[in-house]
Amino acid sequence: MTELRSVPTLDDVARTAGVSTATVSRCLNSPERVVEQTRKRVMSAVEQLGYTPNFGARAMAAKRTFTIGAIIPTMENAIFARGLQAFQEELHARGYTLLVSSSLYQPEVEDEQIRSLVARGADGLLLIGHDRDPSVYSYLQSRAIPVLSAWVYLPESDQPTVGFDNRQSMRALAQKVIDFGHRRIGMISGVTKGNDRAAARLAGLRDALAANGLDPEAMPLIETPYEIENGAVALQSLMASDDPPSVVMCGNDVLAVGALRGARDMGLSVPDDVSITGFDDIELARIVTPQITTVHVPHREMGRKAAQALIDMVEKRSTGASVELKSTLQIRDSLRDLTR
Amino acid sequence: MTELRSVPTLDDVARTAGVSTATVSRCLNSPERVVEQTRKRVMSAVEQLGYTPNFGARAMAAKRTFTIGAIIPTMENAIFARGLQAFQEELHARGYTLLVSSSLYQPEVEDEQIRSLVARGADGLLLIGHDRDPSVYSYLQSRAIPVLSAWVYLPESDQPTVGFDNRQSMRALAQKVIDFGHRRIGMISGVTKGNDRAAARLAGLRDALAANGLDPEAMPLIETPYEIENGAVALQSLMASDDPPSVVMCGNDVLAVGALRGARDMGLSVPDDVSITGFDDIELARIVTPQITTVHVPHREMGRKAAQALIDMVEKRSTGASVELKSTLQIRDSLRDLTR
DNA sequence: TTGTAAGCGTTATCAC
DNA sequence: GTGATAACGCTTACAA
Repeated sequence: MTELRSVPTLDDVARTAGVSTATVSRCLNSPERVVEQTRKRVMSAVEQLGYTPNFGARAMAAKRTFTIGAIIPTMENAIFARGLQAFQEELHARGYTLLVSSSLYQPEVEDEQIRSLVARGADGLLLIGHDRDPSVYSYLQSRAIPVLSAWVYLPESDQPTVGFDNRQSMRALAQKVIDFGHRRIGMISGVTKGNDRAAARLAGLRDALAANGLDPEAMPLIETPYEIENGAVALQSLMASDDPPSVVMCGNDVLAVGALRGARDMGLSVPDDVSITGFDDIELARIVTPQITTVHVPHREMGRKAAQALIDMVEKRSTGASVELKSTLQIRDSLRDLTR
Repeated sequence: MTELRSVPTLDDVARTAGVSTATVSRCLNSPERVVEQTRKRVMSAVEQLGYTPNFGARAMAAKRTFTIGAIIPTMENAIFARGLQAFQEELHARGYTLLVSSSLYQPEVEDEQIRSLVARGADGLLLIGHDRDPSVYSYLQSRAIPVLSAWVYLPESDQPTVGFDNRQSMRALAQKVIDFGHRRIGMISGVTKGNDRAAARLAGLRDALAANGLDPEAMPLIETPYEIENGAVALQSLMASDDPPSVVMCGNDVLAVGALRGARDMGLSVPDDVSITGFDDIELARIVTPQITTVHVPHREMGRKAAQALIDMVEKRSTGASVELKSTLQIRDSLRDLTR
């Protein structure tokens, strides 16, 4: 039958073990400071009562939660999934718990969630990208909560970052595209407002154009949220021009996969009629046909390193140094080499 | 420069507003019980100090957190993303916050996370599927924490469920496959141990075989974790047989997409050489070529309904009734009709 | 309408 | 090694 006796507390454990609450607390937090025999007695009382420490009370007394908060722009697509998984694994291995929420790419939502995570006692925070209102950083600083920005590498920033150089990476890919003989280049970018990664990728492409004597201003460009459907629509709009591009470079793989479908639906062949490139190298990029040329990002390594760096900050072993990871080009069938 | 005064508390707000802590608390929780003038004074003090209530303290005092916990098997692929997103939106609309963690399909990990969410004061829990150790349910019952199982519909269960009939759904798809003239049917199933959805889908296929005079025992079957790569490997193994199946039915779309790639890598054409079906109807199923025949699951509706049902339980408006949602067949190009 | 004060379940600082 | 006991920040009777 339903036993509905109330939830056991430290007190209950102490009473049934015949010790003080202090001793029970010690058994749980620093067992070595308690004699074997007492510890056994206490532990069996814990077992018997099914005791679980109350998190809120613990946080309040210890001013420490072993909780790390992370806010990612979206969970809907796989962009952050792999990195976050690695982040969480590393945290877990070091005795921390991860709390995740998603901001839907909206700064106000992110703000709210930062406050919520802080109120919940997060010992440290992982944020994606670095471009946000300075008040966010000063708020966190006033509470002495370490923050780490990931998915970007900005050594000159006040805050530590763990990631790669989005601008340089896109520039490298664009250079390859140009080397392959493409001159009419179009871009489908993510929304750059409030998204420094998207902005950096766009800038990187422009860098490459300028460096090769092409006019960055003349490049056909569509900005649209990272959704497959949007990629499809954008591609069709770019290709409807009188002088359509020979290659469409996308701000990420999600848009690229959409662009691929858009081309297919339009009866265009990829890469014969138009080449398509992506960014991120998520699984999707290898699943579609043709496979998508993209920038490979070391997601798992980034997640792991971010966890290490953040914990070091939380545990005051460091004040936060930035870590740079290297991206690499993944040339696949969706990009045609016009030079041969 | 860096202001590092300590975090403001209710006390601070009370002091600067010149009222008692009780009044501040009231302003925050039931503003109508405080006179306009006082409220204004208090709110401006809140603003000025940048006060945020401490969650732990609040939970401890109020025994209520407006937090719902959810544990899903994985975040790595999109199976649960859409439903969870809707779940979270509905919670948010009703003033609740969602805490998510993933169990990696491991019951022990799930156990640990349930306890962690409970310790954090979750007012209610959403779990995926229903098949777990009874001690889990009795633990939750002893603490009077409402649980809801989603992604399944089991009216006869002790616990409320919100979902669809996995077995019947797969049976319906299999019947369609058989109607299309397929007799040599192979299956790539998810791991059925500890996963009632996977087990039900397998059972549904067997039901259909038996109902049509085919031998369920003779069906080539591979069980493997839900990963794209595994689907590819499994398909190649099934197709390497002397008498390969004319259709491979997969436990979900992730496996199906993998199977598709496996076939392609093997030089087989889908659906001419072999048909492939999936389950769930995630975005992926429409992106690959050919598009995958699958069972459409109303993810968003399921998430929304689950949130409503769970909140009703938490707020004691109901003791938990199960809700059935209907799945539908999505016949697409990956399934060949052999009858014409 | 507002204030007082008793918890809520821990941890940590002292003594013993 | 172990036990009192004072925080920790908030909510909520109960009083005023």
